[in-house]
Amino acid sequence: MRQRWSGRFGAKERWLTAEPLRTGLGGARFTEKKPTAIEFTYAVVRSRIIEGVYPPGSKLHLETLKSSFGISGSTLREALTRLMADRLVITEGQKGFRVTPMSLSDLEDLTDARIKLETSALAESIKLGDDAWEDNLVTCFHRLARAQERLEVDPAIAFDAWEVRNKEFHEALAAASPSAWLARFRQVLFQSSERYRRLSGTRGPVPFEVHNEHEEIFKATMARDTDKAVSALAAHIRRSVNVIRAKALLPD
Amino acid sequence: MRQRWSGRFGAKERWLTAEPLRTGLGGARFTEKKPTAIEFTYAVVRSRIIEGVYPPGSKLHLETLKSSFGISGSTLREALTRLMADRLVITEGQKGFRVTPMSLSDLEDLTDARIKLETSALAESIKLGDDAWEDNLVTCFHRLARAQERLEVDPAIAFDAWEVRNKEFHEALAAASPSAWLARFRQVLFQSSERYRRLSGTRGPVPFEVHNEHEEIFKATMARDTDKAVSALAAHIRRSVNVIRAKALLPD
DNA sequence: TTTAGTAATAAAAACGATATTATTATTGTT
DNA sequence: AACAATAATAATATCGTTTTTATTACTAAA
Repeated sequence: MRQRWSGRFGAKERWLTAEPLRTGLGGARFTEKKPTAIEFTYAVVRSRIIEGVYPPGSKLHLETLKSSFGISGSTLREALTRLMADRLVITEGQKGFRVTPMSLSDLEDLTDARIKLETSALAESIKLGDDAWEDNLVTCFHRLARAQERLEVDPAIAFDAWEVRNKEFHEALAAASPSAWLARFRQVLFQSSERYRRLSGTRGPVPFEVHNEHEEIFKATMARDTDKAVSALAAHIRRSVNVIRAKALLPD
Repeated sequence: MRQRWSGRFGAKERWLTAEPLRTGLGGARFTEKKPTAIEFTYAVVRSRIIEGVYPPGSKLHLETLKSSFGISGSTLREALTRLMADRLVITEGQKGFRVTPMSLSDLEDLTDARIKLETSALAESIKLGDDAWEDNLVTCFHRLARAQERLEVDPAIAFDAWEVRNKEFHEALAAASPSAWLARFRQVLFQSSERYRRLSGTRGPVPFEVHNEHEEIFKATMARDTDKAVSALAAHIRRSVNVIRAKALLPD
């Protein structure tokens, strides 16, 4: 009998992923399904691209990845094709797959686009957000603040947790915006900008300005002061570009 | 010797596509490459979804499509996966592929998103556009006007040409906006909105308001009157929703 | 020494077949 | 008759291999 996928992963690869593993949760309910090999590979490769394990512009060598993941060509190709939707992978006929390159000009473009969509969503949220939205925002801000504190105690361990809280906070700001299309675009942009952020910060303690900026955005939003909240958010997003430009980490 | 893809298509399927066929152009230059089977299948399925040949929400039955296109499973799956990037196809683990459903609420969301991105790009174009941008816009408007006239003479034949000119005109309006990210999002939105447009118009002569609206947008843009151009464009995009809602063609 | 052409190699794209999962039909039980 | 459990069927996901294309290495002519 031939070996199949289900039996082969596990110990070898599974724990490397940044995604939740969806293993049983105390037998409470079985709503979660086992991911397909494609879904699993997609998730792992995605986080490796974001973390820079597969560097920008580098070739995604099919043979190598195939044996590394222990999967077949078509499965791998489909996982990589899905990453095209996130703009993390590009392809050209008969030339295979590459990690989407990074550049200063792309970062600037990306940042402008993010500012446009995030501020617009925030303004809408302030206008439309109900109590539940507000409650969630309070929760997310509080969690982020706590993650921030822990980061100062032990940067190495707490960094990934902070990243998650940061993402949740920014999602919470926009959450009352009703557009599913724009939410999807924001998600794509956020994911891509995460690649750039990792480039600069590299898992250290987050500079103190960041917390101040978050606090300013949070307070203005709670006070329903749209102009102030929007400009604070825009400044916050824009500042990250300057950090990276200052460090001269990128071509272009 | 086994039959392969290259030999099998051609007469049977190739002419059905809406994409340029990239066959030799008089031997002048050979910059154009033959598309891969995946690229070809992707293009054909995409246009069939937009045209409604594969209806919204319907299942994309792999076996049927495989034999219809004469390609293998993995090739087909990859083509369909690429369509996920365009949000024209959705998938859920172990449940196969479906055409993305359509609904009135989605149309409204889509329309709001389009208005945001298209008007923002137009405003930027008016601010930044150079002579070349202006020239191209004049050309595109003229071609659209000509297509419009021909449409009144022979709707059946001229409709597809009009669609192309319409798309080009709208692209030309936004063309001086520098953001590649937002351009990509606009393209995705335009494509999806095309599905809805086909639903209403159905290849007849385009209502006379449409030409008036185009002319108003064009004139205001050429006069660099941002406010007027933007509001005319917004009204133009929004009107299509009302047409469809009036016809009650959709669920939700 | 470069350049052009050709052979050898490596890699990607595509195929056909198998294993796995979901769905439908069937049967037996209360 | 309705329900649950199971068998049969259909469809999807995955595999291993072959064909096609691109890239590199090599050779010979200018």
